[in-house]
Amino acid sequence: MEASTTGGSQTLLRGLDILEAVGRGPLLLDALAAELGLTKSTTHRLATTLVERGYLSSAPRAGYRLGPRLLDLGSRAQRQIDLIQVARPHLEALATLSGDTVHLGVRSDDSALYLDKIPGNRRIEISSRVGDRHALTTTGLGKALLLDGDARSWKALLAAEGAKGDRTAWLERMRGYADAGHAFDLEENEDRIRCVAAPIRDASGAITAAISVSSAAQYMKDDRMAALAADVRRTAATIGAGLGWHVD
Amino acid sequence: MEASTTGGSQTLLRGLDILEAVGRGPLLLDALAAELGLTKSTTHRLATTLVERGYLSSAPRAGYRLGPRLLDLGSRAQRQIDLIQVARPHLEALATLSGDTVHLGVRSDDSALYLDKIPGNRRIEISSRVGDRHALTTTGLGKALLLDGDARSWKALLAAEGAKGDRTAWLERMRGYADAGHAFDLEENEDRIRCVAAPIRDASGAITAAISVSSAAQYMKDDRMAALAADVRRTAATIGAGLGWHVD
DNA sequence: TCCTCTCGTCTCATAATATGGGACTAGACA
DNA sequence: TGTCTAGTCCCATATTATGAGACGAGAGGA
Repeated sequence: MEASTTGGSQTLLRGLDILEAVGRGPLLLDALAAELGLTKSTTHRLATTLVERGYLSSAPRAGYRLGPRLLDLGSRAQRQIDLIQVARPHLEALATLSGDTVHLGVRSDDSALYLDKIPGNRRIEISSRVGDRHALTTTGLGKALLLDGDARSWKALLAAEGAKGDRTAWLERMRGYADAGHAFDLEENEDRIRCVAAPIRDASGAITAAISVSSAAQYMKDDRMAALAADVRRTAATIGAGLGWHVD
Repeated sequence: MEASTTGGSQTLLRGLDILEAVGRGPLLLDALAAELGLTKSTTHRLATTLVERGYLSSAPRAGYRLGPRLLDLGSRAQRQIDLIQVARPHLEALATLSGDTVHLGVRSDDSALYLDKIPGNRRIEISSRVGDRHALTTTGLGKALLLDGDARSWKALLAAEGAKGDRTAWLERMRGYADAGHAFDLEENEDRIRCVAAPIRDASGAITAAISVSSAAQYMKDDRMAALAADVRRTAATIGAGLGWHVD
């Protein structure tokens, strides 16, 4: 077995070897086996698995070539990398403009995963960090991620998160947020902390991420939240445009 | 074990499942395991293997995300698909212009692999086909693929292919071809068949493929070959431009 | 038309690897 | 300092992957 620091998975490594060998140029089965030091049947089995999942294509006597799934994953990888890079300058601008803490996050399972954070310039710090997972139904950013959902899925999440408080009022506010294109956290997630958030859409129009501005309640009176909402929606739309989103 | 028509490799399938799950959005280890119905240790082992090879990235508490290797393979996949698509209309035009058979090929191991073929309009057919592998040192297309090599690598190939004939003369002709940017087959590969070929360069300037025009010797007198060489070089350059190549 | 060759497909006894329970470690927070 | 979350690692055992090589398909030459 090939030496590896963690005793990695030999079969998976061989599959990846096949992808990289074919990445250097199309290959027939015997040539691929020879290049990787594998037998023909092992190579055939692994290559067939990769063809079935779309990572390779093959044609009689034309051998193996890279397949469409790699185009898809390549562009998804580009987008995952892009999101943070594209967003960062806009988040910094918004933090400067607002003076408050700005977050970028995505939905991961049934929580909000924080990918980036720009601190504000106030003495009060928001105690979040990159890598945190937070509730969807109580954080502003979490609610922004849910805006394209419907009442049924929202109710399911409320139940799953064991949310306290008046669910009817919560649903009513969510409908308003969905109409407005932004979401608020009115000290629901954390005492004395309020938040304005908006979703980021990708080229297909789907919500792919969200941003938020959080601060102590004393800096987040109702009229300031309304004003900030426009800034946050605009920043989210600018980031979305950088990812290929268009308002039509 | 998951049902599969060919009993595909479960471990490789699980690795691909991980890539696709992460392709839908960054995930922490436990979430990834739960989504795929795997145990934490199995998921960890497979994910670590993918991280080590660059297919995934990970950061403490930020979970797993798609890695740079997928950008690389995604663009290689794009190029492999592009080459045939970009080249086809140009090959057709050249076949119409010349009336002769046109081939597109790449180097695969130590042979020329034919990827596309456009028949000419003459009664005489060239008996090649897509998927064929041919010698590098005797076919025009093969020699075009070698033009950036040096005398030492050419001699090694001559020895490996057990080439007949005057090697000193062959090397002298190759130097001339390298200077001219095209290559000829003067009935070396097949009696009575002559060929004019030129290399296609990619965005990095490297030879990535080659094209050739082949015909019966009676249609390929020395003066016509010289005239055709310009057309073939121009077509190869146009295809290369479509792949991002620039003459600087 | 038949024989030969190349390339890919498939089986299954056996060898070898992958699995997963769960203890452990690191880092962060109250 | 204690608790919690997330990731790391071990190893007895279960399970999968392996690979030798027979076979089939398709193409070309005599």
